[in-house]
Amino acid sequence: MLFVKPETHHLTIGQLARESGAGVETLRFYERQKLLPEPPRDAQSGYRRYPASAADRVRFILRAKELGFTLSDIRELLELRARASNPCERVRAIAAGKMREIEAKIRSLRSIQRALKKLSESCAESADEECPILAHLDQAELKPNPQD
Amino acid sequence: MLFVKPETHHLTIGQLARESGAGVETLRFYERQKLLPEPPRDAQSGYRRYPASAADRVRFILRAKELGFTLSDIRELLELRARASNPCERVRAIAAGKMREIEAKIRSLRSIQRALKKLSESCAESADEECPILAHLDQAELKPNPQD
DNA sequence: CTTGACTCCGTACCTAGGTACAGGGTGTAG
DNA sequence: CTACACCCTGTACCTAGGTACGGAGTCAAG
Repeated sequence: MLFVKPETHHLTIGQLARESGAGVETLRFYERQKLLPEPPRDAQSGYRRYPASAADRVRFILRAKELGFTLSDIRELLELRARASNPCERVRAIAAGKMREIEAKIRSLRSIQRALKKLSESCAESADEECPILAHLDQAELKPNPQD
Repeated sequence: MLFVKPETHHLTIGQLARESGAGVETLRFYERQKLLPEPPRDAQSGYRRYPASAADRVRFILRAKELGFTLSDIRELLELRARASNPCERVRAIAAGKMREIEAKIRSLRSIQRALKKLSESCAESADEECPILAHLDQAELKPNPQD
C-alpha cells in the first residue's frame, strides 16, 4: 500500500477560483457534475476547504476544454489520470475520436463556405435585379459536394 | 400599385409540414419567431390555412439553415427578399459576415486539431509509463498558434 | 355514432456549459 | 458593534433551435 501524502486543506472556494482561473459558481457546478470531488468542509462554517492540488485539477479541466473535450470526455480523462496504470491507449482513443469529430465539423463548414463563396461571387458579377443568393434560397437544391 | 395575385389558402399545417419538410411543431415555432407570418384561420375550426406559397417560404428557411444562417439572419433575408428592391448588397454583406464567422471557426478547429495531433503522435512514440497527453493537460500552456 | 387522425393553445423540456439570484450564515477589520 | 467581503443552498435563467405533452376541439370515414 502507498502512503498518501498528508494534504493541507486550506483553500477556500474563492481562493481556488483565483488560483485556477475558474469562477466560484463554475467550481460548484463542476462539483455537481462530478468533475471535482466534494472537498472536506470546515466544521464550524461548513465552508469548502480545498487541498492545493485542487488547483491543478481545475487547470487540467480548463486546458482539456481548450482542446475541445466535453465535460464528459474530461470526466473520463480525469479518471484515467487518477486510476489507470497504463492510460495511454484509452487516452489516445479519446483524442482520436475528438479529432474525427473536429475533422467532420471542419469538412462541413468548408462545404458551406464553398457554397457561400460561389453564391457571393455570382452575386457580385450579376448586375441583375434579382439577387442570385436569394434566388438560390428560393429554388436550389444544395448539391451534395464530393469533398464532403 | 401592383395587383396581388389572389391566393388560395387551402393548406393545413400538417399538409404544409409534409410539403415543406419541416415538422408541425417547428412551423408553429417559426411563426412565434416571426419567420412565418400568421396565416388566416378557418372561421369555424380556427385551423391555420396556408397559401401554397408558404411551402416555398419554409423551404427557403430550411435551405438558409443548411448554409449556416441563424434564424435571425434568416429573418433579415426574408425581409430583403420581400421588400428590398435592390437587396444584393445587403445580402452579400450578410453572406460575407457569415463567411468570416465560418472562417474563424475553421481556424480555431484547425488549431485544436494540430494540438491534438501533436500530442497523439508523441503519445504513440512514447513507451513511457506516463501518458504525454495527460502530462500536457497537467502542465502545459497551450501555445498561441501563429495561424490563428 | 364512434373512432382515429388532425388541430388548437400553453407550457415544459432538451442539450451544454455555465451564470445569476435570493435569502441566509460567517469571518474579520476598524 | 458594524460594515463588508465572503460563503452556503437551491433554484431559475441564458443561448439556439427546436421537441414533447396535456387537455380540448374538429373533421372525415365507416
